[in-house]
Amino acid sequence: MATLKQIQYFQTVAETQSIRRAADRLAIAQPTLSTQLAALEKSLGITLFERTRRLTQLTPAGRQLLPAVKQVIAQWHEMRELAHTLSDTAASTHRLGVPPTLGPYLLPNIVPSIHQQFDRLKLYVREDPPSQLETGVVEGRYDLALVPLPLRSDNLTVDVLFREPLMLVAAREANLAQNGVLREQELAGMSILGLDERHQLHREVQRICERTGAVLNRDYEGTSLDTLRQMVVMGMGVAFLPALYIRSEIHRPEELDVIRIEGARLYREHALVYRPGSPVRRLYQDLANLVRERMASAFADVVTPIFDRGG
Amino acid sequence: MATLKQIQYFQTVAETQSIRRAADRLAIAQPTLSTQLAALEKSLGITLFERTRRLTQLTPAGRQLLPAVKQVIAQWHEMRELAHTLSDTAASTHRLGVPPTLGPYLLPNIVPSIHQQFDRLKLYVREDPPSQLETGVVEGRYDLALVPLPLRSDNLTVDVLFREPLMLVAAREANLAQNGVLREQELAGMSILGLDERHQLHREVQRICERTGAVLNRDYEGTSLDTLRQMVVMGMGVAFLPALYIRSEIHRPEELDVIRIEGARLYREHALVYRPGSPVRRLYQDLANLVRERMASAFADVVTPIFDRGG
DNA sequence: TTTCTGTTATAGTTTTTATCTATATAGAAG
DNA sequence: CTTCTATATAGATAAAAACTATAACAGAAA
Repeated sequence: MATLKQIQYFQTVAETQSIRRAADRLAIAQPTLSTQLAALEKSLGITLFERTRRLTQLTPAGRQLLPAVKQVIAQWHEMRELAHTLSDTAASTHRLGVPPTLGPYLLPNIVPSIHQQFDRLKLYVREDPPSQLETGVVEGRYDLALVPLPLRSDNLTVDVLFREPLMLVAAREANLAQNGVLREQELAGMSILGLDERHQLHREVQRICERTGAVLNRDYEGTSLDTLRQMVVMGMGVAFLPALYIRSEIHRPEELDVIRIEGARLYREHALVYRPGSPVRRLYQDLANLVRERMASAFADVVTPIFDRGG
Repeated sequence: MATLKQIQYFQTVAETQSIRRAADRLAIAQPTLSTQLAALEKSLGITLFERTRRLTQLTPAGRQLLPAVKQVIAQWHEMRELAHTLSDTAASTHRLGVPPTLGPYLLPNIVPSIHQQFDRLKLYVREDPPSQLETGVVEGRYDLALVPLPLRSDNLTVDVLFREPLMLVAAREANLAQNGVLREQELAGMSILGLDERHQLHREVQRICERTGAVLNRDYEGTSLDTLRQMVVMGMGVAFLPALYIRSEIHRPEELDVIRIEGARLYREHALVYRPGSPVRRLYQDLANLVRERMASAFADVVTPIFDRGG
């Protein structure tokens, strides 16, 4: 069937112009080479060499086949080289899924660290709603994903990363809080703007409202954190926004008040998930740790890394 | 060592996302496939697949290796296709050597016939002095050659093709012959222009001169048949020119007289030579016959085909 | 839970193929 | 004519790829 070995033999004989010398160079016995060469010729239906005692040289057909043979061998070497590069697990491109309410505000802060520690690892990042991320990982469209807890699926490995507070944001002129703090009770009856229900954050805010007695305004819903912020700026109401978003995108204190709610457990938790069977789960654990450490060192005032749960 | 079979297996498993189904499609037993896959992974140092009961999918590294693997297989198929084309012996390119005093005047007349009969055969034609042609064939730089007889080497197969008269050519005004014929004796003492001694024709003319008593003028020698003709036209003397050259290149009777020498055996003989061991000698014999037949049918008045000697 | 089903992995065996050694054969050189 | 050297062939051996049977295991169904 024309094996790689055979065509390598072919090339060597063509180069050395001698079965004997080729056998030496290939470190095999001469009869082996003769036999394999004959087998190759038979399977190709071509006489490749004109054999004489003094020298064994290519036939016209063999001469023309040689470049094609070299191509095959070259491609094969290329493949093996690539395999060698990839044999370092951290040298591949991994498909990372992120939710739209976290990815853009977290990744810019951690990707440089990742490239620093795993210099040949590449991330192919795509945004999707968390539910899509989960099924995406399960079904193999993603290799790993950042998702908010709790998970729907139970057949994924979960490395909990950190806890991110949700802060109440209000227009400056509303003058809602004196010193940036409100007590939980004061939320009761308050009208809260949220994202539309395709976002996970919608349900998180809904849960908070139910617990605190605030009212989720469903007449106007934002389609992204940015539009939600705009709605607040325009005085349409107040909203809960994630701390990393605030840290990343809100730079004009004259526009908005960021208010901490005293006593309330207002936060969401993020995890890194991947299939339990993934042969590179070790790498993903390392990545999870890298994220936690980066959060601890540079964002301790914003988020709370979680080192002990999950994974 | 990563065989072609193995990488084909790899590709099939990647496509079917299942070892079971891939084994079916490849018509091999499933354990065989599992084992070979494991062997491939080991030899590449990469885990290619994430195996679960429900589906077997590529790892990030495997996903990136796949295109390279497909390339190898594609190149391999290309090579086999080329081999199939070449398996028709008459579909290759054969290196034909010709002497400068014959090739340009013979080939235009026979190449069309060759392409007619062997429509996929290609000839790579190069000119060389006959001695170079002979060693060229022996040493494999040529596959076959047209050469004048006699040969120096005795380890070549010789298919004698035809006999080509040498005609005496003189300037018109010299008025050497009444009716285009001279008797051999009349050559005695005549000064003959020839080619320089690197050409085989030099020796042939020299031999004729010795036999007939003509004198070979070595003060001025031509470097090609065309310069020799020019020398004759300019009145520097007379010369022996091959009949095919005359037929091909001399079209102005007002310039030159072409004179046949009565009684003298003034000719040269051409043969097709190739290595006795050539696997396509049968094809070369066919080519030789084709040349003879073409000469017989279209140049019977100029040359004499030789069907029985040699070969 | 337990059982059933479908998938991959492992064990052991058989068959095939690649390789070896020894030798035949034949052209080239002395 | 003999010797040298290269390739081809024969027969034996070792390596591999293939098979069958079965284990292990996860997910679905009972």
